[in-house]
Amino acid sequence: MAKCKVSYAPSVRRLPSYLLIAKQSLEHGDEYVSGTLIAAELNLEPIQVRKDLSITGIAGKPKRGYPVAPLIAAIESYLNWDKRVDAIVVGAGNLGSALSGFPGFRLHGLFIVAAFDVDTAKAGLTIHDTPVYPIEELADRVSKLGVTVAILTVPSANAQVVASTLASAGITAIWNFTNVKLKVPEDIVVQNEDLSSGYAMLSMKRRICLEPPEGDAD
Amino acid sequence: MAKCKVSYAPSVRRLPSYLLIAKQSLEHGDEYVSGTLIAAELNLEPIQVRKDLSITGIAGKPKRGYPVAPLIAAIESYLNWDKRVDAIVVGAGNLGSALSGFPGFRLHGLFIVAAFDVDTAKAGLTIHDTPVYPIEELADRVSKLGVTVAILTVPSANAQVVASTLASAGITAIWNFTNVKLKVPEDIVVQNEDLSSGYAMLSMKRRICLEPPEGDAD
DNA sequence: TAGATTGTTAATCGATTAACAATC
DNA sequence: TAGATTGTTAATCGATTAACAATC
Repeated sequence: MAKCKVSYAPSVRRLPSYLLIAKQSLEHGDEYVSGTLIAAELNLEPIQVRKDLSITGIAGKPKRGYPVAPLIAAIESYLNWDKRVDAIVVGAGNLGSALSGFPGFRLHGLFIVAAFDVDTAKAGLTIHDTPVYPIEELADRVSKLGVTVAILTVPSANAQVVASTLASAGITAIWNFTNVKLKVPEDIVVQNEDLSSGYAMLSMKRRICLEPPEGDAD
Repeated sequence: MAKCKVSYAPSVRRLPSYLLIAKQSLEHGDEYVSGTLIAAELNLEPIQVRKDLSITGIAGKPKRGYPVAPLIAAIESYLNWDKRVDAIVVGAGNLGSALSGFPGFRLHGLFIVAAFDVDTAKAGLTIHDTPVYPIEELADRVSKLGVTVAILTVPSANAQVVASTLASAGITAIWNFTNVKLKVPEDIVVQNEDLSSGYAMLSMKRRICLEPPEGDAD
């Protein structure tokens, strides 16, 4: 994978939640939303919200906060979420289906235009308005559709093989929901979505943050 | 939520991938696995792997590495993954189904013992060997089963209401797959699994790490 | 023995937080 | 005006990385 670091990664990860609140403010008819309010909503420090937002270039007004519409525009522009991006889902199991139908993606400009599965019985089906094709057609359809983003939700055992297929098919970005560390060419970016990491954090929070109740045997 | 910080959070998040490699080494019949090898496998620096592993208390042998079986035991013990933990899934849609059937969880001691859904048509069904019940039965069944962990995969609109129900039902840990910042009592821990954060990172990597090919219009 | 690897201590780097002037 | 909020600069904190002695 491309050796390349995203600057301000922690801030980037928090921007989507700021965006959500800004959109709620818009919905609510507010003209401004303050960093203080966003922070309160998210249990963060106001200074952190301001620092984070500063990377998008948005300018706030003392006493009022940030103008809602420009704030939304600034975050979406910074994340490139103001341009439509087409993607395919590879592995049309439950997780693939869930992601295909996830309503939030379209709001971020992400359109799932096709799904692929080894199970030929699934070919011809439609999941959440997305057509499912046999995986043999992947290369052809990817080049025809001009898609460059793939969401990988196949079983771990097949992850590397499929990733290599994706690479030769012209995919340049893989959102990897498997626990396999993919070996891909230098000119492809991979974002690993590691469920185990999240579960490790939950486990530690349980251990550390919860007073052990007497007779904790579960 | 409980105001409480997990120490060495970045290290904790990496431990599961070390565990996976250790298990593969075990499978492979190796007696030792070195930090150097683990690092190479994961594209990390060896020093980082050693630092991370040190928090589990495992002791390595110069020239050999870490003894595989004790390494696995040390990580699992540190994460509390060596004891069975029962959990429920709330929201038996595609994502809930996917998580219910995720094979990795059992390996980490996590057993999904019941699922709940507002859709009464789903009651009586079984998803991946997990029985589905109407959500009205949640409180009763949770107390009867003695479960304290819940995986929340309901639509955003219902997330807060359901979280409150979980809190009063005796759930003390919520793995939250919605994008709602839940307001729960002090004695409950929440782990947010934020898909948007991951997508923000993928978007930034695309922007920054990929040379913009001429005519990038997708 | 020679050399690879661990584990510790120190240095660097980056992220978070604090302080505070500017401003609407 | 008074006061809340922004935005900048500096200080703190924690994570990563470097250096290197210990050791098998």
